[in-house]
Amino acid sequence: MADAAPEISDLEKPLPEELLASPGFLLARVGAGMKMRVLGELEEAGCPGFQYGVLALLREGPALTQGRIADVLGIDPSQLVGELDKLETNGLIDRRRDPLDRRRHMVAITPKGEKQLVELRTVVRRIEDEYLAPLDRKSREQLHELLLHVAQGNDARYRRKV
Amino acid sequence: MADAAPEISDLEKPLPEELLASPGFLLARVGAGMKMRVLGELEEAGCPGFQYGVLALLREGPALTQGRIADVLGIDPSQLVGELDKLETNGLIDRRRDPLDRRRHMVAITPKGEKQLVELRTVVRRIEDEYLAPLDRKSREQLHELLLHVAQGNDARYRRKV
DNA sequence: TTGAACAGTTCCAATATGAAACCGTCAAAC
DNA sequence: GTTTGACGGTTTCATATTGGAACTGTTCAA
Repeated sequence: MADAAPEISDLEKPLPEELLASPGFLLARVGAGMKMRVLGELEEAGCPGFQYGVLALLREGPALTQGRIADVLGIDPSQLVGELDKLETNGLIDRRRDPLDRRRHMVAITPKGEKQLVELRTVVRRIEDEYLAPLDRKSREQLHELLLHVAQGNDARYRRKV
Repeated sequence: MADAAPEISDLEKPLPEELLASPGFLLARVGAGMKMRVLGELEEAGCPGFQYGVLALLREGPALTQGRIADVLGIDPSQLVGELDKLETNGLIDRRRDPLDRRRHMVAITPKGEKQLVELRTVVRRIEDEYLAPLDRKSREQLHELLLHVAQGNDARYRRKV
């Protein structure tokens, strides 16, 4: 709708120059936009929210405790419980008590979970592609590099494995 | 605390490589980090949340209607009401009925509001500097350029005034 | 003059968030 | 061996956010 005239008048009112000139503002807005898109589509793909993060994390190593997962992903432990419940009942993860310390739950990804992860990966990649479409390949790599640099400077969790 | 040994063991467990390799994930996380920091400090500076955005917007032109403000800033009109109330009682904006269309409220920034805006600007700048400290000047400009490009490709509001 | 649409406001219900209490388990001290 | 404090995980609850729906006053077209 409203494909009529390419006027600058109404809907095209731009954001204030001060905000456009602020890298912080852009970072926050663009990041939020990306997040919204990804979360929305993941939801539709049957994997609400950050369960993708959990699977991606578990995929890369042996079983982890819930506390560790919460720490690494930076989410509230009490929030994690419910999500792991869902993942478990869907057979995507395996949660069992650690026999060495029966307080702990060791969480691991299942083969079914790995399959699902492949699914989700393609979804995420597609959205990234769409969202970053304004940039060519080289620019995307640059952006990625810069973001990683900023992230690593502000939070040790972004440092790569040694 | 825990400045003891530079081990990679416990707390330094990094995020999964899959997520670190995803520009979308980094974008979302880094953006959220920046936002949190800025909002937190603005709050402390006595200007809760996005009131800074409202002031910055009003600073750049003559009075706007509330609907326009909500559109440009991308927030819910019903949410805007309360914030404008606060800004008004603090004397930072001037809200009066448009005599030509008495449904509308024309909102403008006051001299006091402009003063406050200068204050807030320095706060925001400081945090941006801190957060982007890992990047040198040239890299920051690059980042800004790239973000703007992405933003403009996804939302017309990011286009600069003509 | 009437009725539909609109700007702004208020109200409310659904949701997300995280803090605090709780349970079973472990480990150190006695 | 028992007790005490800490810890991992879970549950509960109180709180803030959010956006939708209804309401008021106003405009515009029929």
